[in-house]
Amino acid sequence: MNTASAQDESMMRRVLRRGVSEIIVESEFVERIRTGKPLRLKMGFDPSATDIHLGHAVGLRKLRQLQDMGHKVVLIVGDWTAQIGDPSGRSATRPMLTAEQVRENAATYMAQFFKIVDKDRTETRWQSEWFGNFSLADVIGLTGRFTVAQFLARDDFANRFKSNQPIAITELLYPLLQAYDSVAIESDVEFGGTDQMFNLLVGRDLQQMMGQTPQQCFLMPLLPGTDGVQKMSKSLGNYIGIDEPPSDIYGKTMSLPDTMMLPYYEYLTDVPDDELAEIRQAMSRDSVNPMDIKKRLARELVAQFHDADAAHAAERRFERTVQQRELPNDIQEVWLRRNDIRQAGRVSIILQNGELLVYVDRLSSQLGLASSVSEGRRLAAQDAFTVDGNRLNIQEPGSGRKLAVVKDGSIIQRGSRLHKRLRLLD
RNA sequence: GGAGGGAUGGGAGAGUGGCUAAAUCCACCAGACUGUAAAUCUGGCGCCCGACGGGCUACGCAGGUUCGAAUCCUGCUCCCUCCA
Repeated sequence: MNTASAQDESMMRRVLRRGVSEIIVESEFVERIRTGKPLRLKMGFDPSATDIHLGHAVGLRKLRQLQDMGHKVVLIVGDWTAQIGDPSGRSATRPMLTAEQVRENAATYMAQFFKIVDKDRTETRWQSEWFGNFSLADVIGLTGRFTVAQFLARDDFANRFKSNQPIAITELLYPLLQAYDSVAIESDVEFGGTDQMFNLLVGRDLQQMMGQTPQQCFLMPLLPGTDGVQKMSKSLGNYIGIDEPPSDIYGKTMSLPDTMMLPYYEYLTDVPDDELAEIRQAMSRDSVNPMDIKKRLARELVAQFHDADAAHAAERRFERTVQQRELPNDIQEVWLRRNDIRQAGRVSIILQNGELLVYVDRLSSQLGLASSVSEGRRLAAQDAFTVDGNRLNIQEPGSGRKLAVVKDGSIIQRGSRLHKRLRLLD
């Protein structure tokens, strides 16, 4: 019995501490867990932004843990709130989505969602089930329960109000709709990032007003993105998507600042606490190369969203291409017609063996290594390109444009990690 | 309903008639350095061209004044503030 309860204790610790910023109210939550009754775990999403990244994974992993303890996830498709847009985003009003877009986005989201969350222990509900029949009377009844002052308590609203930024009326509706979801599905626990605190608390209040037991709120820390500073988000481009190819997940993880490693370990892996403590110590003593710690993290993450084989393959690829600066073996081929290249200019003449002398700026743009010829020219001027491993040392007299001799199968590289293989069509 | 202020490149933010493809900062890209990353230094950061040059498009939208407009004028759209 000692062992059993000890196990129980460590399990609880893991659920309550790892990757959790705050639980409101923790004591109530523990109490409800202890009754042994399956809880309804609410998790909502707006089918507007579709890609799930590691920032979301923190919460989804938590859901999974609780599912494994026998509880049930209720996934809410926010087909109404999606029209409003969550205030934590900047854009005031979002364009209306068509029913079809919503369905598509939702499908994409769920495909990723169930990579982490157990589908068999999940019930999926659409907001339109209850909001579809909402009347103006219902809306007035709902809004009548709250005051502007209460809503201005929310950080985001308060800040924007203070700094004279617009706040759309519909944005005030957002927390209300989300709160009503909790009533509609009678949720026991709701999950969200710390920036969701206000919304989750409104749900708690509303449930109580409507005679339900108020939900517990699980607030997850906001995961910093790959820049190590701002929270991970798609719009900032600092995210690692769980649907990305192994080499991308691996590479992006390796590009994290060293200081981010421990939070990532803590929030996104099952590496035990005592092992994390060892890592922390080793790092502070400088007795370990941080790169090795980070490599392990990258492996863990790839394995989680793909599998162990993919993780090792991604690691080998990283070691070859980034550390040893060798070529990856999966270089994308781009087929171009000889004629299209030859047209690059007077100077592009045909040499023997089908080799071509070409302008690198234009070629890089055609290969997709530069977004425009102009950018290609700038990059070339800065020695960003190599062709078959050689720096470019031919320049057009006068203009100074870089030239290169290429042939079918030539590999053009930009920087340290972008490669394309040129294939020629006659 | 009235009065006033504002809209500039991915973001912030200068710029009140030619010196402005638009200061500066951040982000981003490349080079150097390197143990991944960071830091640092250097350069770049509108498009097109037979390119030391030439052309085109650009400062909310549409017109206008002028040899010349991000800058002046008119109308419009949107945002903010104050009064009612």
